[in-house]
Amino acid sequence: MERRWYLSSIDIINELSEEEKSFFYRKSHKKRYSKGSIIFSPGDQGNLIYCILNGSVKIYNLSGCGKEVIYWFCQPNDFFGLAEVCGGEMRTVLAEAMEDTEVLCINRMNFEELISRNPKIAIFIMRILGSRIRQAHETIKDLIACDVRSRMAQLLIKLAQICCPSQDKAATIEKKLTHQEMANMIGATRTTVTEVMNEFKKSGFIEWSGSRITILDYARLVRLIDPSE
Amino acid sequence: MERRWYLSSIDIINELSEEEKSFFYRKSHKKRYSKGSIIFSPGDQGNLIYCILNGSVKIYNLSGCGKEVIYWFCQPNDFFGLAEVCGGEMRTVLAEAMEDTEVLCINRMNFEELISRNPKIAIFIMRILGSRIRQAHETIKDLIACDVRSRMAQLLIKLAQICCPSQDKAATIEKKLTHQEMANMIGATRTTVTEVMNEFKKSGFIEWSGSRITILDYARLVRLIDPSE
DNA sequence: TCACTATTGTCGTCTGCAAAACATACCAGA
DNA sequence: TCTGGTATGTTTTGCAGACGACAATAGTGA
Repeated sequence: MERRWYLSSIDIINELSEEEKSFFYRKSHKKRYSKGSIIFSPGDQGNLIYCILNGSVKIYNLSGCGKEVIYWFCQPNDFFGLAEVCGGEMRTVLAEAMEDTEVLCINRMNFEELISRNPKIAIFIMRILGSRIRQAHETIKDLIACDVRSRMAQLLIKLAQICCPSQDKAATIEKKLTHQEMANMIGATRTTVTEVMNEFKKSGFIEWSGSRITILDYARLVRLIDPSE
Repeated sequence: MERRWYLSSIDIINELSEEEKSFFYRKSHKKRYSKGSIIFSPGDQGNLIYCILNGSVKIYNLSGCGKEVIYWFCQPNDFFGLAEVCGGEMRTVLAEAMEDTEVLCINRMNFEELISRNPKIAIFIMRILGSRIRQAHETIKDLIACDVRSRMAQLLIKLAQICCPSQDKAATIEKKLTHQEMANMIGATRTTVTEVMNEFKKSGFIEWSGSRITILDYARLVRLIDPSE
């Protein structure tokens, strides 16, 4: 479990030569989305790749009966919208700004030109896509094999890895997520999340105040995940 | 929902120029696996990409408590093992030959050379990876939002799309899958699958004999998926 | 400051499906 | 032809967690 939960993507831009970098910045343009606005939704043509400058973006979907299923959310320097662009396929998910957000976007044509100029970029993108596949597989496994308590513990650990401002051990999650949103990430109901969170607090695993959750006993939280391991 | 459930990959090879094609065949080598043998498993270094010549391969994982979670299975001309190769990361899933199987494999170095020779390949690979991500997302959504009956209906429809020898409407599934395996694909128990299958038969949705399942009433099966849609 | 809305806390009740335990049917090899 | 292993059919019981309902807070904008 030592591998990073997700692959940040700022590296890509640093991988470019000066000339390519200037090509990238010349060909990309900035967009601004206010909190709650939809960046794309199912059925849209997938022609743009986005890189977050600041803010954050929720990638999710709605089931037939209106239930929200959150796949992940992206932070500054993360890319999103990659999966559909290469074939120009339609979006199948929603992307929504969780707060006021600025993104840099580049269209399919320019992206493909960038790749032909520097095939290394392609390898990087494939690594990101590969890591997303692995993430998704893990999520599927957890949904099938673990109970809500385990999934909750797992979520907290993942969030700590992503949202921890300092990389120290006693991880804190600096992110305002409602219980409803957490529930939508692990496939549970809001009430169950509330219950489990309070149970974890009572057990001394975590504590919180305001928009900060602190993990007090990382080791015991890990031990909670898939107890049979 | 008209898009193909997965992207077959034979196209890639046809995309190559004669010279590149010969490079590909020169640099790849054939391997043979007998039924039930493991092609790779978690922890292995991901250095090879595989393309199935004949046979079929199950991509799955085992949860901590030994529960098998099947992500998909690959047929002739499908590629697998892509996700970890670009970064040379470790495998996180198992690949097992479901029958006697021959594969063509190419290693990371040669694969990367192939990409730099023809960046179009990269785009193709990204499309495949993108389609796998979308598949996985759909699976996650179903696990969270649908009951077992819906997931079973969905599985049958997907299988029909993949395993149907002729592409006609009254789809048949030509594939020996045990109820246990189906259960492991949709996150249910063997007994529940048996029950639902018999219920579907009684309702006239499907029938079966030997290793062939026939979908009799495609429309009503579709209507069963996420009834609120 | 107040009023209003979103979020959280806490209940019972209900149910889909897992788990366990058999009986039967099937197939493949001796 | 028997025989042991594997796959299927069926039922009984139990429970995790959904669902619904409501009270108590905490935020937020006028």
